[in-house]
Amino acid sequence: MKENLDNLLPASEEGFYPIRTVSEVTGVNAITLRAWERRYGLFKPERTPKGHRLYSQQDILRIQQVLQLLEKGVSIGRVSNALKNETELEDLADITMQSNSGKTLNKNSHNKNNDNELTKQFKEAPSEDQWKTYSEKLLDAVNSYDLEQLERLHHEIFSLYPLEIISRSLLRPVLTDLRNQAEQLQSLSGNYHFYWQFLQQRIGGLFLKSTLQNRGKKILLMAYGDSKANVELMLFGLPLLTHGYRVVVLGSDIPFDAIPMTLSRAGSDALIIYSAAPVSQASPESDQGGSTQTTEMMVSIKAVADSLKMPVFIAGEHSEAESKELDETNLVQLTDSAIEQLKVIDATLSKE
Amino acid sequence: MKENLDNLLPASEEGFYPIRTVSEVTGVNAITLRAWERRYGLFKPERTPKGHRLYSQQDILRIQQVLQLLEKGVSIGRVSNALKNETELEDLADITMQSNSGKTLNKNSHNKNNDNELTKQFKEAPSEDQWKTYSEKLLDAVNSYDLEQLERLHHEIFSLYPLEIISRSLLRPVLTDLRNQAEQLQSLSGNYHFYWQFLQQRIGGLFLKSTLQNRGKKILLMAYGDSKANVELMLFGLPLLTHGYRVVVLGSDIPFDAIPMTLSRAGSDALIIYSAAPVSQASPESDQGGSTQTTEMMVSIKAVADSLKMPVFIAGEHSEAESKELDETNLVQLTDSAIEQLKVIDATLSKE
DNA sequence: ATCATGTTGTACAGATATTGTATAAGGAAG
DNA sequence: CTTCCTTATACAATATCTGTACAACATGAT
Repeated sequence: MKENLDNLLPASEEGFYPIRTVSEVTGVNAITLRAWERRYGLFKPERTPKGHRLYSQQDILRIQQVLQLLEKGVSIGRVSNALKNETELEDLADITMQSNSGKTLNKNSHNKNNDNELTKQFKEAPSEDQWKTYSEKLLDAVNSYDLEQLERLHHEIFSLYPLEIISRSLLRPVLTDLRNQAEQLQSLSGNYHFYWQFLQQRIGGLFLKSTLQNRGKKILLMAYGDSKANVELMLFGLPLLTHGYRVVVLGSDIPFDAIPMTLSRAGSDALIIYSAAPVSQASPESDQGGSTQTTEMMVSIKAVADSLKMPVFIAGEHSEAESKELDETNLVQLTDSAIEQLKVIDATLSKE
Repeated sequence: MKENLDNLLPASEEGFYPIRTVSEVTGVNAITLRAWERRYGLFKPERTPKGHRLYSQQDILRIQQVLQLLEKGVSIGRVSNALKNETELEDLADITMQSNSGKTLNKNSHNKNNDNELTKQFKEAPSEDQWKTYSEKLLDAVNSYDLEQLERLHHEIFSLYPLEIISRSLLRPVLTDLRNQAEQLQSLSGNYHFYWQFLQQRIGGLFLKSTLQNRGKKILLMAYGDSKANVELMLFGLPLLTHGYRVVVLGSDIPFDAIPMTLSRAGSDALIIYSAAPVSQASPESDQGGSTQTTEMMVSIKAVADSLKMPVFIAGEHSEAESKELDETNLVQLTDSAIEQLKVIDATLSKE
C-alpha cells in the first residue's frame, strides 16, 4: 500500500543525482556531505563504477531529515542515533501498513470477520497527542508557505498511518482550523487556500492513481452545497480508496437532473451523496431558505434514489437531521464513522 | 534564410530533421548532440543511405526529456539510466514533461537566438487535424466515463507533445466543448464535471510534483471570478511549470485584502492574476454590474500591484478590455500567447 | 583557570572522471 | 567549390574522489 499510494513523490528510486545537485538542493556543502557520510554514515549513496556518488531521492530526503534535526538543536554526532530510532519507527509502520493493505485485498473479496479486523485496525491507531504535534507542524509549514516541508510532512505521515485515520484525525481538523482562521482574519485566508490547493493536488493525484489501480466496485462520489467541498469530498472518500474501491469524484455542481444519465453512462455500482459541513452556510441570504432548500434537496435525492437501480448512500451533515425520513430501499444513510461507513457499504454492495 | 526555410519545412512534414535543425530547436550544440549519442547512446536517429543523421519527432522529444532531466540536476552521464527508469515506470507520478529547457544550456553555451528558438518550438507543433482525432478520442472516453482510457490517452499525449501545446490546442478546447455541451443539455453536465475532475486530479498532481522539483523562481498564481476556474488556471500555468518555474496555485477565492500578507509570507518572486474566460458570466443577475465589478477589480489589482515590491502580471480575458489603463511600474499585462507570456515573464524576472 | 580532548566544518593536494568543444581528414549535397 | 555532415582523436575546464590537516569551538578533568 505504501508503495502504491505513496510514490507520488519519489520520482526515481535509484540514485541519479550527483553531489553538486544534492548540495544545491539541501544547502549543505559538498565537502560537508562527504564528511557526514564518512564520519557518521548518515547515508550511503550509490556509486558510479568510477566511484562518483549517486544520491537517490530518498537520500536527499534523509539529508533533509538530518537538517531538521540539526535545526532542533540535535548535534550532528547524535543525529545518527536519532535517525536510527525514526527509521525503526518507520519500519514498524511499514509492517502495519502492509497488513492493512492485505486487508484491503480481502475486503472486496470473501471475508467473514470484517468486524474484528476493521475495528482492530482503527483501534490500533498509534495516535495520542501526536496528532497535535503534527497539526502544529502542518500549520507551521502552511504559515510559512513551505511547500517542501508540507510535502515532507505528508510523505512521512502517509507512510506512517492509515489514510482513514489521517483524514479524520489530522487533515480535516487542520483544514477546518485554517478555514476558521481565515474567516476570523481575512488577511490570513491565503493560508487556507494554500493548504486547500495543496490537498487538492496531493490527494487528487492519489485518488486518480488509486482508482486506476483498484479493482473493486465503482463508486461515484458527489457533493452538494459548498462548491469548495471538493477537498472535503475527497477526504471523505479516502477510506473507500484504501479499501479497494474505485472512486470517481464528480464534485459538487452537478444538477440532480443529470444524475440518472450520468450514472447509467458511468456504469457505477453505487452513488454516494455527501453534504459538506454547513460551514459558514455559504450564502447569508436565507436562513430558513437554507433549510427548505435542504429538504427540497432531500426530496430530490429520494426521487433520484428511487429511480436508480443501485444503492445510493448519503453522508455528511444532513444525515442526522432528517435521518428518520430515510427508509427507502436503496437509500442508505451513512454515519459519521469511517468504520461504520465501510461496514455498511461493504455489506450493501456485497448483496448485489 | 530562404534555403533554411525550404529545408526546414519539407523536412518537418516528413517528420525528419537534419542535425542543424535539431540543434537549433533544442538549443544543444550539434557537436554535443553527436557526443551524447556516441557516449551515452541517448538516441539513435535514422541515417540517410550515406550516413547523415535524420532525427524523428520522437528523437527530439527524447532530447527534450534529457534536457528536462539535466535541469533537475541529473548529470548527463546518468541520464541514460534515469530515462530507462522512467519508461519502465508507467507511473502516474512519472509523467515526463518535455519542453525546452534551453535556457539552462543557453547560459552555459553562448546562444543568441532565444527568440527563434521559442518561436520555432511552438511553430513546429506537430499538430494538424491530429488534434481533432485526439479530441474525438477524448470526448469518447469522457462520454463513456472510461477513466482508464482517459488516462491512457493523456499519458500518450503528454509523452508525445509539449505541455504548452497540449494545453492550448487540446485540453482547453475539449473542456470548453464539454462545458458548452453541458450548458445546452443539462443532462450531460456529468460529462463536463467528470473531465473537469479528471484534469484537476491529473494536472494537479503534475503541478505539485513539478513545483517541488523545479528550481526556478516562485510564481503565485491566482484567479478571480469563476470559482470553477481552478483547472483553467492550472492549464494556463502549465507552460510556466515546464520552463522551470515553481508555480503555486492559490485558486480563485482569495480576497484582495489578503494578497499582500500572503505574498510577503510566501516569499514569491511574482504574482500572476488570471481571469478565466467570462464563460456563462457566472451570476446572471447583473450584466452591467459585471462590468463595473470588473473595473473595480482592476482598481483593486492596481492598488495591490502598487503596494507590492514584485512584478504582478495579469492575464486572461480582461487584459484586452482594459489594456490601455495598465502602465504601472510593476503591473505587466500578458498576451494570450504562451510564447509571448514566457518571454515577458522571463524578461521581467531576470531583471530582478 | 588551565590543559587536554573531542567535535565539526572547511581546506588543501594529487589523482581520476566528466563533459563540452576543437581539430583533422574525408565524404556528401547542392 | 563551398558548405555541411561524418568519425575519431584530442584537449581543457571543471567536478569529484580520497586522505590528511587545521582552526574554531565545546566539553571535561585537573
